[in-house]
Amino acid sequence: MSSQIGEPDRPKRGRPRRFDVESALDAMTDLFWRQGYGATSLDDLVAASGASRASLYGVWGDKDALFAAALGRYAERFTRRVDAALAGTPDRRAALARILNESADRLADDDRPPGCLRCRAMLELRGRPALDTALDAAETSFRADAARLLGTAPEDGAVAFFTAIVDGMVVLAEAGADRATLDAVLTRALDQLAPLASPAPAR
Amino acid sequence: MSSQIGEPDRPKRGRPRRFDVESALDAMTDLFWRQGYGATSLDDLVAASGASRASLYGVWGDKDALFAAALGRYAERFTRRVDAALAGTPDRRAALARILNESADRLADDDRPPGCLRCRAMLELRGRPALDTALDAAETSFRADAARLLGTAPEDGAVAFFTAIVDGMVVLAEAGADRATLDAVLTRALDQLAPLASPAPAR
DNA sequence: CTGTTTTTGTATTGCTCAGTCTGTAAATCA
DNA sequence: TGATTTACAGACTGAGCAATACAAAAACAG
Repeated sequence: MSSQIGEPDRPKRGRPRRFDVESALDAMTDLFWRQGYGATSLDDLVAASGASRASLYGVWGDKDALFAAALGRYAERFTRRVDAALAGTPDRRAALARILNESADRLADDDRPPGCLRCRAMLELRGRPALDTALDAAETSFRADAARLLGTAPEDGAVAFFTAIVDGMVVLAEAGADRATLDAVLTRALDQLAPLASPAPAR
Repeated sequence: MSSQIGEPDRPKRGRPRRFDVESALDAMTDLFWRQGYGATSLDDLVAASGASRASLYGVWGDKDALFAAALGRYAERFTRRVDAALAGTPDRRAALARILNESADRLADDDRPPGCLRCRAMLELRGRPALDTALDAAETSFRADAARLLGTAPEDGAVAFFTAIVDGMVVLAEAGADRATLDAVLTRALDQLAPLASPAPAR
């Protein structure tokens, strides 16, 4: 939205950047994902991004703005996952199952960052004025994706149920649940949601 | 468990305490519940407990130990809620519905502390060696309560599903969901769980 | 009354952190 | 070439934090 390919707002004069803005944001998103907002210092972000402290402030402003950008990036990734699931399966029911199984795989995979940046942020950062709008945007985006997956409006109760299941699996995984336990949860959730996710052609 | 009524381990000599240990812990539990671990400073705890800084260190040791005690207290409160639900309803199905509705009421009530200390701690503090055992204990206690409610073993998938629903409602509420939305979630959860929670006499 | 024991109040220490400042490097423009 | 513009690198600042130190206060024992 704000940055097109090629970054047209990049100035023509002056010393060029030593780092790539997009991949730096990706790296910092992973770091926030892994450690949370409070436990991630600016020194950590400098080390992960490859950019200097001054550069981070120059591009994003402050730590809050940086986190908001990371949260937006995180939400985009989920949107792309839902796109892929809807495009790669015969109907919504299968797409739903694929998303939930993917999520469980990721939560139980020790190599990937644990947990969920959005959930963690929701519990850690609600009430901070500088971040509330970013949290709202992430939630709206997530609900819209869920609604596309289920074939309902974002306000539908099924979307809330789906959200609760995903977020519940996140906390469960953090509490130590293994893949089989997560499977017990998502199986029951699919029992409940499958009748609603009508097998109409995906988009 | 550790402290009987009357506190028999209280020394006879020396200056008496100016504050009550139990009610101080209650106050600090509420504060941690409201603000989380990281956002609660020792000055906050001093103000909330009525005890001095030195006294808190004298009784509990350090901030980690203090939080562990608060988390234990929090878990005990839930156990008592389950006891009351099982004792005050004709069968497990009704007790289950009562617990979920109570939880939704609390999550949507602006007067009570928001969210859930256990969930928040699980996402914020996993990996801290000094607190991992306290987190495990809280999780075990919660799962045992859920199992009593459902009439199954704590390892049963239904317990995991119940846990995911409760934790999911917590995140949902933090994201801004109203009581009606939470109701849509718990209604579907009860649909799924009611057949399992056999109407056998509650303990 | 004197000594002992425990709690209290407050000052202090040492550390981490977000954000800023200053000088330098690397590019373009004239 | 020299001026201008932008980015880099690292030192610095001021605030907030957990934890400790230490002396005064308040009880009891003899």
